[in-house]
Amino acid sequence: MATIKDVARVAGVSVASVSRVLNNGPKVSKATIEKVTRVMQELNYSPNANARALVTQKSTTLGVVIPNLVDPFFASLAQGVEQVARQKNMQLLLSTGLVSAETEMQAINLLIERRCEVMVIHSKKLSDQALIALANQVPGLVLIDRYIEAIAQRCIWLDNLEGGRIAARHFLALAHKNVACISSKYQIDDPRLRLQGFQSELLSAGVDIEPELIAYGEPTLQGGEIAVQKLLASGKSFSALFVYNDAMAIGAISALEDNGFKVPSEISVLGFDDVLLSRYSRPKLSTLNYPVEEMAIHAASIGIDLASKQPKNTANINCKYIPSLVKRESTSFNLT
Amino acid sequence: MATIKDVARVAGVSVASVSRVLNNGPKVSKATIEKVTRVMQELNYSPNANARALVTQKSTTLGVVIPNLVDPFFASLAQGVEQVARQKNMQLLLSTGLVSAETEMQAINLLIERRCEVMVIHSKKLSDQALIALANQVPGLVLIDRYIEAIAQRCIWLDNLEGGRIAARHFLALAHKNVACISSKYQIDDPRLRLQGFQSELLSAGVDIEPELIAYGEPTLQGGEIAVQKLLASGKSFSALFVYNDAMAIGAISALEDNGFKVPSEISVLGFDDVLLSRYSRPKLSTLNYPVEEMAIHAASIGIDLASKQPKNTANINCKYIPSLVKRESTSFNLT
DNA sequence: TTGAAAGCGATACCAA
DNA sequence: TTGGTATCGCTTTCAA
Repeated sequence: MATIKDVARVAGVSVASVSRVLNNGPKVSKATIEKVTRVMQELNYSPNANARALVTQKSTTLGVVIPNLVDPFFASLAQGVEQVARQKNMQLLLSTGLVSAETEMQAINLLIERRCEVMVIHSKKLSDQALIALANQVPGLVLIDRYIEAIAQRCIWLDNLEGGRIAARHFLALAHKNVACISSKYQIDDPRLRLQGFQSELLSAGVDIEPELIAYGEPTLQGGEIAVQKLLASGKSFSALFVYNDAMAIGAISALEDNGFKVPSEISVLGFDDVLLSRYSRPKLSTLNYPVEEMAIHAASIGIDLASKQPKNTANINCKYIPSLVKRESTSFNLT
Repeated sequence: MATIKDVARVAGVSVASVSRVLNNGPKVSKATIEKVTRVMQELNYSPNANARALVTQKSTTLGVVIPNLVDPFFASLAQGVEQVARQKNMQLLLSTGLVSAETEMQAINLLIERRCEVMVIHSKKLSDQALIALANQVPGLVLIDRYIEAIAQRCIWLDNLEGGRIAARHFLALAHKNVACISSKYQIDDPRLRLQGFQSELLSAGVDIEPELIAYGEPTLQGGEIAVQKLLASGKSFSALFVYNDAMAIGAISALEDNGFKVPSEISVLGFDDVLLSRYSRPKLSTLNYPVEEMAIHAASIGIDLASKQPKNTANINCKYIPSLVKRESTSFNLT
């Protein structure tokens, strides 16, 4: 592959001149520009981004660390970041398949080795402490879907507690008293807070959830199916079901109908996230909107700003998002 | 950020020695290893991947070019590649948002600038000619979901024509004679071949599709909804509908039911791709399985092999995949 | 407006 | 087993 030296030699100029036309540098004669440009095409020259990154000490790479791509929630997240990357002429370096604190750390370390200056991280396994250390090391690191007090201005997060409360209020408004819940088996903040907000708001209205009516499962379609089976196996009846996320909710509805329960006439089901799919499931899923793509765009923008020499937004940026209720068909007034 | 020189200086050894312990090089004393390792931790040293790539002339990057991430089909594709990347200790460089031949070319050029040696490309806009030129330039470039004769051994593709035939045979076996079809408005090979195989197989059984019963739309959930409306607006009736992909099919079902048609008792709907979602839609979607993740893994593996010094599989690798019918609930015997 | 040369951070060859 | 050093491809002063 042709190098800058080849171009310089063939064009009969110095590498400095080639570099100048490459970077639209100042003070290059039109003649040189034309000559060099022609030779670059002749030789099919492509500048080496690694060499460039090395000498300029800056990467045009935007790192993203997420658990997987198959979950549409994370796909939207990645898509949001990609959008910003494209706009800023940067490229996405993507890591998925994270299962433990070690793999998360490893993924981030690889980004650091690449000297990636801005990164959008979705980490659930790493400790606050580890993340804080990382954030101090990498100015352009932004956490999404996680809140850590010490680096609050680097966290873009959703108020899950309030989300749970909103769900509870919705059920109360629909006169539901026998309420069940499906949460994630991974007891990280999100499911915990959603459940906590949900329970506390119900409780303050005098509604209690029986322990047998809280099931845990893998946060996937299949996980939702299995969790519903556990709920049904308890023998307790319920008229409303709040589910950790849309995927589980749709799995849950699927299993409920397979067991002869009508949604929403017999059981109302409320999801969380508002992934595209929820608009097209049958019945259309009532859910809480999680503006993840918008948040991802926000996160990437902040990261880029923070990584630049003079960051503008140091303080008082609003990093907290509140989910909003999207009422569709899977929830209805309790007639029992 | 600490460099190899800093480590060498503090540890009181040469950079060569540091490099050796970094790469588990041969002939390093245990004492040196320990000393250097300790200093590396002290200084929080992280080797610069760009410098490494420059001097070794090889990147540990696996490039992926796809239209978007939100479509679960492409998400699965990316996930498959990522899986191989992880296993081979490589990282994903991802480009999405492709809308034209220019943007596709640009995305690939950026990968070339990064000296990315293996790339899995999903291109629909670039010409055969352009892709062939690129393939000759980049030994590790593999095309997925596209077939080009001249570089057949670099293409991993699905037999869409046969897919269309399988769909037709399924409808014929279910005694459907009034058949409609929704295709993609982007008349690239995939929809064209699917439709062609579908029509020709029906025709050879004496079944013709009325022109008004072929609609085109955006290959998305919304696109499917809108296309169905066009079909219904034609006033012609039909008992079976073959749809370009699952997303459109689910949108189509949604719109059919909104218009009072029962699926499958009144209208059978058959999708294409078998994305995860199709198992959880209501009714569960009958579709044709497109083993995209498996194909992506295959593509990435071939790319890595091709990019290596002595590729093993030069010829007679099977690059053609055949879709298989997955009968679920959205298709049934015609009783009209 | 142009060129010479230093240097970015690593690897790897050749001597010692 | 170690160290010195040329080198990868480029950018960026500093002089000319």
